[in-house]
Formats: sequence, structure tokens, C-alpha cells
Amino acid sequence: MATIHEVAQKAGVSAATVSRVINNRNTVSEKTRMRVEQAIHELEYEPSVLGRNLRNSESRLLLVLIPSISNPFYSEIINGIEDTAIAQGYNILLCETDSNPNREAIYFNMIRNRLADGIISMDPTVNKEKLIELANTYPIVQCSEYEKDGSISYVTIDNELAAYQAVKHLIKLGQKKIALINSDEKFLYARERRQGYEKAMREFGLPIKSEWIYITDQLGFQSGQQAMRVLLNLADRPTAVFAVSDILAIGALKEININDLRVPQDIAIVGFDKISFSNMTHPTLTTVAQPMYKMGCLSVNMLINKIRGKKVDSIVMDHELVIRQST
Amino acid sequence: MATIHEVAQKAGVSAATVSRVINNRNTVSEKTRMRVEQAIHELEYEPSVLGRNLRNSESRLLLVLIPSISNPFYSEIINGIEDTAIAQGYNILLCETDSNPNREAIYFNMIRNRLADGIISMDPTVNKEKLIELANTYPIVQCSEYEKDGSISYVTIDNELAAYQAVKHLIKLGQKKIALINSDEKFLYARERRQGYEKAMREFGLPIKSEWIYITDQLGFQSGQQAMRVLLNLADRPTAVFAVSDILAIGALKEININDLRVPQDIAIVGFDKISFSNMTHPTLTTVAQPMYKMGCLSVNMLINKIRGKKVDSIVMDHELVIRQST
DNA sequence: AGGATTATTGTAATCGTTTACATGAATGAA
DNA sequence: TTCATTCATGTAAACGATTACAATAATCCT
Repeated sequence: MATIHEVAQKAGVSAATVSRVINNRNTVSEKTRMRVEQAIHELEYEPSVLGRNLRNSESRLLLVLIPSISNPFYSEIINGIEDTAIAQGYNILLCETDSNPNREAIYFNMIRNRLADGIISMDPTVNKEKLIELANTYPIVQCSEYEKDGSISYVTIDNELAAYQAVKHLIKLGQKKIALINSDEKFLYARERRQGYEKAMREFGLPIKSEWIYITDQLGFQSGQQAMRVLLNLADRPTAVFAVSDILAIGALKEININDLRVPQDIAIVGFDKISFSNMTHPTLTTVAQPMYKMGCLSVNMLINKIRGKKVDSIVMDHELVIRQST
Repeated sequence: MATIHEVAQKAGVSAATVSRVINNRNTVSEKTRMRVEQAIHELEYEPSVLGRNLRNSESRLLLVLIPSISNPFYSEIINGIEDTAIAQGYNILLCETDSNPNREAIYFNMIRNRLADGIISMDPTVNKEKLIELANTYPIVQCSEYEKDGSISYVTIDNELAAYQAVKHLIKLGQKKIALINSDEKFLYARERRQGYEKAMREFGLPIKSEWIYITDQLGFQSGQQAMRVLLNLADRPTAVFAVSDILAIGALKEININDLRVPQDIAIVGFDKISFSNMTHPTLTTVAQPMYKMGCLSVNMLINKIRGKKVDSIVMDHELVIRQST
């Protein structure tokens, strides 16, 4: 790979001039610009990102923090992030934390090292204190999961409202015994969705029985399946389920199928996220769609604005209840 | 963030000595080593990767090329890659090409720029000529999909054998009319799995009807569903299906369910990959398991050896047929 | 023409490391 | 004691870019 000096030599100018051509500084005459561009072309020169970064202390790399790459919920958001980032000349580094503080520390150090210019955190398991502290010094935005105190800008949806509407949908269909399969309530989204659930139940005068609320400690299919197993064994068995993620809902559905119960006749079920697999289950899953791709795009724009020192406002996006066969 | 010079000053030595301490050069006296380590600790110093990279022209970053992050097949491999890479002091940059040559070009340039030290390609849609050319100069390994000419080291499984065994399993169950849902045969794995299918059919004297072989142009659920729709409409309808990926098999299963046919009684089905969903379908899917995590680990080790200039040999791993309810 | 502007280009310092080489101190041998 | 050898450390150049500043060339105005 040619260096800037070789280009300079070939074009008969100094490295400084070549640099000016590359960066579109206006102070280069048309004649030399042509010569330089010719030389760049002939040598197939590409500026070394390393050299540039060192000097500018910018890397044009964005960190995206997710707990696990296996969770399809993130895929679509990441698509949005990637498309937008590349369009703006940034690359993204996907950081799977596996909810492991050591990994998290590695990635946090990358930004301190100026190896990355900013962070988009989608990790609900992130160390909040550390993240907030880091956000004082470095550009950080949150997507989906966020801090309520507003110390970090975010893109999200109204989780409470979405959950409220999902449960209301079940109620309108005549359901009265509605269970909730929630994830750990240390996550804000879990607390908010629970509130939406309770709000709808209360509004229609339905009982909120604690035995109908199952809290999973993990996020996989198995957890949903396990939750449903417990719910089905109750003396007063619920006739509908609202699960806070499609993954959990699909696990629950599996357990219902195993027990030869019919969906939605015996048990209706609503998920959350509209992952692609939710349309492949039998029956297909009613779910809450988040504008995932769009959320990814907006997060990147927000982050880049922050990097450039602009002030940014948090965004709450619209969601949509997608009614399919499971209700 | 402190620099090496600040550490040097605090410890009362030169930057060179600090550098030697950091890199475990043996020529530092115990006394000064202690002083330097103390200073590093007090200043919470972390070496700048940028400066180091520029000097060494190494980045300790590995590129992982995949067509799409949404495909769960890659998730588990990536887990293996990530764990191993981090353990060896490397980070990985997940590169989603979306089968887009422009994106591919961006990533290829990163390695030419020395922004990355090597590439693990898992992308069957990659431009083979460019990849092979690049592999002459830079460390590159392939995982799963590979080049038969042996110009690039790889980690893979015996696709033909795996397909052969999957189909043989169907035959042993008494199936005679076995269809194949394949992906585009420009991919080596597709050609190999087809050969395995044909080998088994031939060996047991079963007819290979071209109308029983459906080739999808995409890799999503919909393609599998579409394929099954066509197969079900045949006058001479197959009674079993071998799909070359779980995604396709799940789509096919969906279509079978829609038509109120029973699996496996009316139609048996075998997938490939053992993605996590394959255990959540109703019925659960018989499939071929690849040692995905392990493949990821081995790819990284292979690549790092290549980076260090060692000679490496390609590896063919063992697979396993996982028999579940769909057969 | 001569001085003042302005446009263009070059020089050299800088970013944070690593490392070949130089230097000086400590040690050992005679 | 004196010289050779070894050990520990420092000096300075490099990696490849960017950019403040200086220097020169071109242009304009009176």
C-alpha cells in the first residue's frame, strides 16, 4: 500500500498538498489537484486510517453494545445502524457483552483509548453507573433500553403504552384471566411493560393475581416454556398470556402445543418485538412491532451529532400492535 | 487518559523503559519495573492502541465476513470466534456484507490499510477471485463455506456425507419419495449437499425426480414456505423433505401446517444447522448439527497462527444427525 | 513600477508508541 | 588496579497522516 509520501513524490508536490487534496481543502489549485488525483489513482493509494486516527484522535468507529448476538430482536436494529453508519463514513464494531463485566470493560476502554468515537448501548445488563460516568466524557446514546434520569440521550418506544394496548386487545376479545410473562424487573422495559399490563387490568376491573405473573431469569425460549409450564399447572389457569418478548411467547406457545391445547381457543397469546420467526409459528403470533430498523438509523444519527458536538434530544418512537392468529 | 510519557515522568524513567515494562522485555531491573508498574497503576494508564498499531502496523482486530447478521446459523459460530479472539487479545469486527460488493470492498480495504490483521470469511456470496487474491498477501481463513482449490485454509464439515446420512435416515424410515429443498448451487455447500442427497437416493435405488428438487433463490423462511407450496401441489407429491437449512425447513414446516398435514405421518422433514429455533417448532425438527462454536474457535486459532506466519492445515470437523419429532 | 493582498505550496511539529543504537554503570577476570 | 564484558537505561528515529505557520508566487491597485 502506497503512503502519502509516495503519492507526493509521484505528483511532484509535498505530502501536505496531497493531504489537502484528500480532505478537500479549498486551497489547492486546479492544476495540482489534477496531478495529485492522477497519482493517487495510479498508485491505488488509500489513506491509512491508523495514521489519520492517531493525528486526529478519531477512528470513525462506533461501538454497539448488545448482550447477545443470538437474540434476533437486535438484528433488525443493527441493520439500521449499519446502513446509516456506513452511509456517513463510520464503521461499527458489534460488541457482545454476554452480560460479562470483563467484556464490557474491554469495550469501555476502547473508547477511552480513542479507538472508537462513540457508543450505542442496547444492553439492558450494562453497568449503569459506569455508562453514565463514561457518558460525561464521551458520546454515548442508548437504544431501546434507557436511563430514566435523562443523563444519556436515547431512542425508544413507549413500553407502558404498548403493553397496555396489547393487554387491552386481549380484554376486548373477552379475555379475563390474563397472565404476564415478564423478564427480570431490574430492566426498565420490564417494569414499564408490567405497568402497562396492570393499568389495562385495573382499568377494566380485572384481578391482578400474583400467581399469574411469572418472572423469568433468562431470555431464551426455555424460559418461556418453563413459565408456561408453571402457568398451566395453576388451579386457576389463565386463558390468555402476554409475554414481554416474542422469544418468551414462542417458548410458551411450544409448551401449549405440547399439552395439546389450542391457540387461541384455549389460550390466547401476545408477544413483543415482531421478530421474523414470530410469523413462522403455528399459529402465527400476535405481537407488538417496534420500528427497529428506524430506531437503529436514528440512534446513529443521534450519536454522530453528539460526536460533532451538537445537542441532541431523546426520541420516543411509535409502535404498532400486529394482530395475527394467536389471539 | 495518560500517555506513556506521563507514566515515564512519574516513574522517573524514559518512555522507552516504560514501553519495555509493558511489553515484558527482559532487560528491565526489578527495581525500576516496580516503580513503573506503580506509576502505571496510579495513572490508570492504558497503552493507546492507535500509537502502537501505527508503529507495529498491527491492529489486533479480526474481520468476520458474514452475509447477514439475521441468520441464526452464524450466531453460534460467532460466539466461538469472539470468545477465542478475546482470550488471545484480539477483537473482532463483524462485517455484514448483505451480499453487497461495495460493502465487501470497504472491508477488504480495511485489511489493506492494516486496520485489521486478518479475515475470517463465512460469506458464501463473497467475491471468490478477490478473496483469493487478497489471501496471497494477507492472512485469511474460511469457515463453513470454502474454496475447493485449497488456496485458502478453511474449517468446515463434510457436507456431502452429512446430507447423505440425513437422507439415508429418511430412507431407513421407509421413505421413498424424498424431495430436496436446496439453495442456489453457486454455493459449494449446496452442490455438496445435493451430491449427498443423490448418492443416498441412488444407493437405495430410489428415483431422483427433478420436480422433487426445488432450488430457492433466497435463504429466508419465505423461500422454504414457497418451496413447500410448490412441492405440495405436485401430482406425485413427495412424502419426505430434506432441506439444506433449518430456516428453509421451518418455512416448509409452516406451509405443511397451514395445509393441515401431519408431520411426520404425512410428510417427514429434515433440516440442517440445528439453530435454536429448530427445537421450538411443533413438531421439533430433525436436523444436522454442526459443531458451530468449535468451528468458530478453530477458525480464530488458525487465523492467528497465519498472522504469526505459521503454516496451517485445513480442518474438516465432525457433524451429527439429531433425530427429533419431524421424522 | 512598487507595495499590498491573496492564492498556493512547503516546512516542520505533532499524535503515542516501539526499537536500533548509544551510553554509562556495574561486574568479573587477570 | 585495569580492561573487557554484561546489564540497564536513555536518545532519537520511525510509523503515516494533519495542520499551524512560513515562504513564495501571482494578482491587484494606485
